[in-house]
Amino acid sequence: MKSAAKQSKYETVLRDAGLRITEPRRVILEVLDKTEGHPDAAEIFERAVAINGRISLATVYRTMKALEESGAIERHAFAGGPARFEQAREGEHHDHLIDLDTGQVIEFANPTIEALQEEIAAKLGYEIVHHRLEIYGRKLKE
Amino acid sequence: MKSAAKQSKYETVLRDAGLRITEPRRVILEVLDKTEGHPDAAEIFERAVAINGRISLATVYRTMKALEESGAIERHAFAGGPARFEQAREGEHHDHLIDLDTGQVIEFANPTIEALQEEIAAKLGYEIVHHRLEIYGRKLKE
DNA sequence: ATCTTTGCAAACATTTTGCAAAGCA
DNA sequence: TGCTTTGCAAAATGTTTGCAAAGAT
Repeated sequence: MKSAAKQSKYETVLRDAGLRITEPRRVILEVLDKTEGHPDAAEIFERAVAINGRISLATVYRTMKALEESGAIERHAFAGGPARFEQAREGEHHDHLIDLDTGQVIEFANPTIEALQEEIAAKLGYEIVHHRLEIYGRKLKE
Repeated sequence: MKSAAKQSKYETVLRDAGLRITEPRRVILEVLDKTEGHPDAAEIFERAVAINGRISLATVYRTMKALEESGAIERHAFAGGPARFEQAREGEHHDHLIDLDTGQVIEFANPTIEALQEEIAAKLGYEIVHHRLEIYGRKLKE
């Protein structure tokens, strides 16, 4: 046999999302994968350009939208700033605590809160599509 | 005695906020007071102009910022849209359920969730400055 | 061959700002 | 009077879009 082309994990993500496999998209996914935290479009763009100078900011936005629609990434709109993105991790939903002084984003999960939300929504006659819980705070002096 | 000038409740709000009492601000507060729901800056501006045609959008934004800083109003940044405002009501914090089909905003309160958040923040070494919980959902068919 | 995706620049939407004139205390 | 606030227009953000060229299947 001739050999099956090696498929990077980024290609798999794109294929699963029903998107064509292109250089810009592969690079953007690589950036997303290798970036800690919750980068915004400008940060993703900057890193992508460092890998391949031909990528445009518009493509970053278009790719983020496509990946978001396919569920591969999540978009967060934290207060007072550009949208930030992160890779979707299946199952474990989590929320965010944003350090008001540093902008640092800390993730946390709490099943009880999740359950309470379901209850609240049901009581109001709604089914939850998604939700967000953000805590904005300051570090306690120890 | 000469008579104490009658003070509208809007003047009181402004005085408490340490702001000068001006026509534009009085009108904006009146709009906020008389508007149901969570208007955005453009809506507030539109209604304010109907009362006094000389008010500008910039003044709406500046007033909202000042009132927010003084705690008289709250600013919400729901996903994908302009900031929306509402009068602050003391004590009873509440959260929002946003109807994805109609944009309608439903308020709810849940003390248990509030308490859990305090716990989470404390465990992470933070004190909460504010938070937001938004549920985005669709009406269940009955 | 056909449909998708890209880069670029221009368009958009929301919010902020510089400045001189007007308003308030 | 002296500091604050306003309106206006311009600028600043963050994001989207039209279009012709390039790329993927």
